[in-house]
Amino acid sequence: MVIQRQTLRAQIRAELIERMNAGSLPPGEAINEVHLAAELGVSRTPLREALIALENEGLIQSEQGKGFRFSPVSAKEFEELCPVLAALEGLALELSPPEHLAEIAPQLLQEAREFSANVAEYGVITKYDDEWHDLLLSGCTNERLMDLITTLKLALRRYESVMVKDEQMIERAASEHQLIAERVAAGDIAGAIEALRTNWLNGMQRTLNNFAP
Amino acid sequence: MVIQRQTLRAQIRAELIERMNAGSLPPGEAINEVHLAAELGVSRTPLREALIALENEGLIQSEQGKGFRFSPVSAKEFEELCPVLAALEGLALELSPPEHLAEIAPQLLQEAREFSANVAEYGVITKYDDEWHDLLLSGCTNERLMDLITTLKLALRRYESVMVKDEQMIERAASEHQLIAERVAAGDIAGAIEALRTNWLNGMQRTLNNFAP
DNA sequence: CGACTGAGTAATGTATACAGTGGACGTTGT
DNA sequence: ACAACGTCCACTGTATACATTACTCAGTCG
Repeated sequence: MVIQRQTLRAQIRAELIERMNAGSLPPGEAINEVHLAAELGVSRTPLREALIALENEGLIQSEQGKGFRFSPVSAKEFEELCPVLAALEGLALELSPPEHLAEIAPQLLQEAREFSANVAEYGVITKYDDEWHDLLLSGCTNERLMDLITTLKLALRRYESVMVKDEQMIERAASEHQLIAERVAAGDIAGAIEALRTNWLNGMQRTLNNFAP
Repeated sequence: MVIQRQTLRAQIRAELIERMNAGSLPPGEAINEVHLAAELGVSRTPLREALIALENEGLIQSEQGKGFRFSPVSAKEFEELCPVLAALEGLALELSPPEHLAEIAPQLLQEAREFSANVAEYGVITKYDDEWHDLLLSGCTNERLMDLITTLKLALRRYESVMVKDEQMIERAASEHQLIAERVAAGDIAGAIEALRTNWLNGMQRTLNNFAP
């Protein structure tokens, strides 16, 4: 085992992401650096560095002289992110070696089926969904692309609390996963990509329906 | 006229980008914060903040305890970036309102034709190319997407000195632009997207041929 | 009564100071 | 001769101090 150290700014960044996902840091709220630094038990320097890093990922915004604020969530941003992720995941799938896809296809199918069975526990669903997508794209060696996808998903995660309202929604997602997996298994990559895009855009629409009821 | 102020970190970021594009900051080179800060006439604090911002854009890398270094250029990174940009620009084109595309089509065509005529001045070509692509995507209102494209192009710009070696290359690019413009003019968006992707991938291939001769 | 002004305050933006780490180099022991 | 160890120096990572800016809220003038 290797004891791995991390810089404070990395730890702070992780902690802030954690808290944002947990919902304890309300979107749109202004950030008081002194207070937040004190609360985290660090000085302002690494905190500011973490904030700047998060700003580039779109989770935080800043304005000259007025400091930082947590990015507000909006239907607009959500509608912007989804098509981009659909395109990028589609590309990642396209760039994956077909032989690798053939290899993981059975597992994809199996997990897609398990998905609809194990929707009992609330909060597990999104993790499940993430892992399934990760597996789907595990063959893509384009690091830059995978980094981008990771970053954008981070921004999307803030919408999850809104997202996971409806069980019907989950079942539909599961069936879509199954469709994608089946096409991958059949070697129909183009079809799988299209199904993947549909999955994203359907998911977006479902969420938007919950957003402003 | 509005006098606009900028934070030091923003100015430093801009200056570093400028210098990287000018080639005065060799890729792969380690960064000495004290020296660079002194050279820029600022303290380490805003410099580090700028470096962290650039790190998230892929222009700079960092390692725990060893500080920052300018990202080395590599055929691998170049090959990773191009398909991503092809996909994202394709998406941006897809998301553009057809009526706007119809409106700018004549200008696109005209500039594509002028392009092949005005290849005389060295160094103007890439600017020309950039502006043409900007015009092509000017109808896309997905800010997030446009930001992404801008950021990725920043990373690509470092490869330009390698890129612009061959005049034949430019002529081919011009003819491809013309093809894209013609399809836009004809209302064939899907065809234009495909031509755009081809343009990117051809450009990549041409550059790679120059990269390791 | 309303709008402008100005001091005061709290926060951000920047500089400097301190602490801890990595690497170079010399030393020592075999 | 060479490997292992220890010391030292330069540099990064973090904390603190300073400067500057933006907001607040009386107070004053029209």
